[in-house]
Amino acid sequence: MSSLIDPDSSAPKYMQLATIIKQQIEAEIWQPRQAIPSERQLESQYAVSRPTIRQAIDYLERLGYLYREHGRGTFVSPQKLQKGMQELTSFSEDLQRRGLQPGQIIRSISWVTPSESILRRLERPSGSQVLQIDRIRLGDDSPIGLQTSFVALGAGEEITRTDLERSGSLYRILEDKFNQIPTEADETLEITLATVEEAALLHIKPDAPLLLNERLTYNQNRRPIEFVKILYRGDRYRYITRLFRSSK
Amino acid sequence: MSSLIDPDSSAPKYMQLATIIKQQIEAEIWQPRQAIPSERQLESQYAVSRPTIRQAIDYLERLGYLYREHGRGTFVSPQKLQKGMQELTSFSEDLQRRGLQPGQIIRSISWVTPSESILRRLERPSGSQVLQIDRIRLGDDSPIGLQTSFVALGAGEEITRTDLERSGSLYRILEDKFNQIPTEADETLEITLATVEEAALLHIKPDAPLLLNERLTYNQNRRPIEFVKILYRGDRYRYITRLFRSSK
DNA sequence: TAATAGAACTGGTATTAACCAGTATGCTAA
DNA sequence: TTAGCATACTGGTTAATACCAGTTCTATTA
Repeated sequence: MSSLIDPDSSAPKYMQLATIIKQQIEAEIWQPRQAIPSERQLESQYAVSRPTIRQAIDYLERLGYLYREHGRGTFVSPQKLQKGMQELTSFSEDLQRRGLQPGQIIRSISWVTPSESILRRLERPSGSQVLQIDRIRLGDDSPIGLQTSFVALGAGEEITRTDLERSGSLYRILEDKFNQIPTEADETLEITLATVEEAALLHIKPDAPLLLNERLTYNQNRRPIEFVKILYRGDRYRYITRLFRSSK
Repeated sequence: MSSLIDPDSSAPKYMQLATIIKQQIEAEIWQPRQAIPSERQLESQYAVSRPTIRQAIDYLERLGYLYREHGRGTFVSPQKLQKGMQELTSFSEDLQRRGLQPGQIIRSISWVTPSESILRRLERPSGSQVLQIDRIRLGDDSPIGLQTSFVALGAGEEITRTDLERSGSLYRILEDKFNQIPTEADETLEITLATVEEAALLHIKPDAPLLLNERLTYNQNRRPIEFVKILYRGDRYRYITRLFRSSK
């Protein structure tokens, strides 16, 4: 156990150390609320300096794996594992948690000129084109939501149906293919009633209540990259999120 | 302009510096996407070491005021100001944003033994008591939501109607009076239909769609302190949140 | 015996120093 | 003129060191 740190690795030492500690937490080497070794102990154990140790602990504290108490120690967080933004809001993840098999039908992928209000949110000039992706989201092969994404790609960039079918995740494509890393998003949720067309696609009655989820996603430089609208069947979907206090 | 750092202040230098930079951003000294002085420039300008500078910038980056680009500089984030967890999920804030006057009616405050499922979530032993607070939330004096909070207080701790009327915010009371700082929360949102009683309190018809918001809030040591259920009128409320990617 | 002072831990803040790794720019050589 | 490389910026990582500030426990003292 207790892997060591490779000083020649391309990965920063603090990240290597964070990974080691994270693995030990996940392997339940320490119980929740139990103290991990003190910063000075880790310093000699791994032969790295205290600032490096603290950088690793800072990182894991932000991820929610550890919490600190001044004068007492650093402790393993009792929370079940944290999930990142994508996982938490991911359709697939939510469904699997409820024991349903996720799926999707890609209805269309095409370049369009969306409404002015959407272009404004995407910070694109009036009249410009974005990629629109229409999908039906499935749970155990029956429809749960209608998703329409507007993706602000650069000149010459393209996402194909094959890309989407292969990876399944739009975010993964944005990261791998275009180095656009979804970092932050503003979301709203509200109730609307199903139109006749929506009702037909979702196999429900017109005027049945739907959960409308709108999200504007930003990349690592705070430029908007995607605006998405998802209409969920009110009787088959529950939205789950985790909030953090941003101060300190 | 450009206040200086008081080395004798009880506040840490990095926090003083963060405050100064934050004020300059809010005063729009720099435009969005404009670079702030480099870390080395700030070092000589404020006569503090670079690690201290970086601590201040780290902090403001986490709050969303700044973003960094390796090799290029540190830039002012174009986002409208970030709000902390309370503000974001605060009923009052959301309403004011929509031009409505927030208000509340405190229906009852009492010690109760809640259901086993709630006690389990609050990590309290079976049969123990928690403080239940029932409120009606108002917008422009008409009802918008029904809120029921279950607060896990320690022995001898108490929250009175007067406390709540004076401060308005349960979170502020928890912080000021009991040093319980809400730090993280798990939320779910789903659609339900109004019962006869709920409909009467909210001035709507039975079976009208409602947005059910459940939240479990944790303190700085990841102990659950509050479980709250809020039923919102579907036609008068929109839930707003901001998501972050937790990795790196 | 009980209260208290202090030692010995814990994490928190700050400095100095050095080097690595991306990015932009201007000069030089083809 | 232009491709490419050197350079001088930027932030990113790591170290060694010192001292401050809470917490806990023990040994001393009243």
